[in-house]
Amino acid sequence: MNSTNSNTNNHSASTAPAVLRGLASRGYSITGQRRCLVEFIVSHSRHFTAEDLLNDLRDEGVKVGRATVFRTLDLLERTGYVGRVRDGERMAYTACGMEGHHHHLVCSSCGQVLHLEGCPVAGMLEEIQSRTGYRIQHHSLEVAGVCPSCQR
Amino acid sequence: MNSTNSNTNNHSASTAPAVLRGLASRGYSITGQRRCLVEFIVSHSRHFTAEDLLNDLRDEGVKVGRATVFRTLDLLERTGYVGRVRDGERMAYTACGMEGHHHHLVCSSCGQVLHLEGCPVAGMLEEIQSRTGYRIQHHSLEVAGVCPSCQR
DNA sequence: CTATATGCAAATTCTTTGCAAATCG
DNA sequence: CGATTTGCAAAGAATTTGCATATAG
Repeated sequence: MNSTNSNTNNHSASTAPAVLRGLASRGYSITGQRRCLVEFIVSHSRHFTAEDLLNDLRDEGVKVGRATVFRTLDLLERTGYVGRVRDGERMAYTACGMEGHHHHLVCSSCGQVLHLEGCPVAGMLEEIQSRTGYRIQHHSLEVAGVCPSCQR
Repeated sequence: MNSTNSNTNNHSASTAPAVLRGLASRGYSITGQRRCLVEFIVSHSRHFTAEDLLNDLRDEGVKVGRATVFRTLDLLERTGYVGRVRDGERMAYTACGMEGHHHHLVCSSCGQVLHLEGCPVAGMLEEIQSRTGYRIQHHSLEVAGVCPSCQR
């Protein structure tokens, strides 16, 4: 599924080599499993659970343990390469590029994730901060809908 | 609503009797446990987990089982009286009034929840909808920060 | 060669469920 | 009273951990 939309993209924001380089530069080893996990993650536009990832990798013939999947997802989340999205009952992961702040539009039918560039609430947060006295740290915006192909 | 702030409030948006009436009108029984749970929830401005709720109620001397807490939270979520917020690792609940759509500002230090009235992204969603072809269903915006008293 | 990462299986944590007893209306 | 709700304890998910082995650098 390739979109050529102006300021929306459903490509992963980073390539696998870029993510791997990023991990390496922070001192993490690039193991076979991490390579496979990262390649899988950046090439899939739908969100997934740890279990999905484990099963799909094993179906592809990758030899990997459950603990490694959890540990790697945790690592990738801490380093900012994946984020979590809540889709109804499921708590799933999705690739997030390193290009910083953005939001997600998730198809509630197929799980496709569109990364929305730009932040529509930045201005509002300024205002909230000065009005409430809270020191704003971060925020998340998740939008759920039905993608064009699932509407058919 | 007796909020002293212009468009932010940290009161629960409903009173316990109102919530109980709402449940009754939908055909649910008003049991002692539900009454206590609802009273507790609407009178607390911080978010909480099921476990927190169970422990706090038991500390108060309320006789309630764990299953009832989960079942009641589920009921209140389905009926729109509580919502879930993710605060870092914790997945917590917070009281939500029946006044419909709003967002949360959560203190990452003490868990205090401010309910933000109005929706800063409504316009943007229209635009996304027409540009992407997604049929937007719902969205959630969560803002995390440090409340004034935790800053001290 | 040494530190890091992995796999397994057991341990934890969180949540749900079956069913008899209690309670609401 | 009859239907709904509750509590318990057991079952089920989801995730984490300990430790011996394998691998990256």
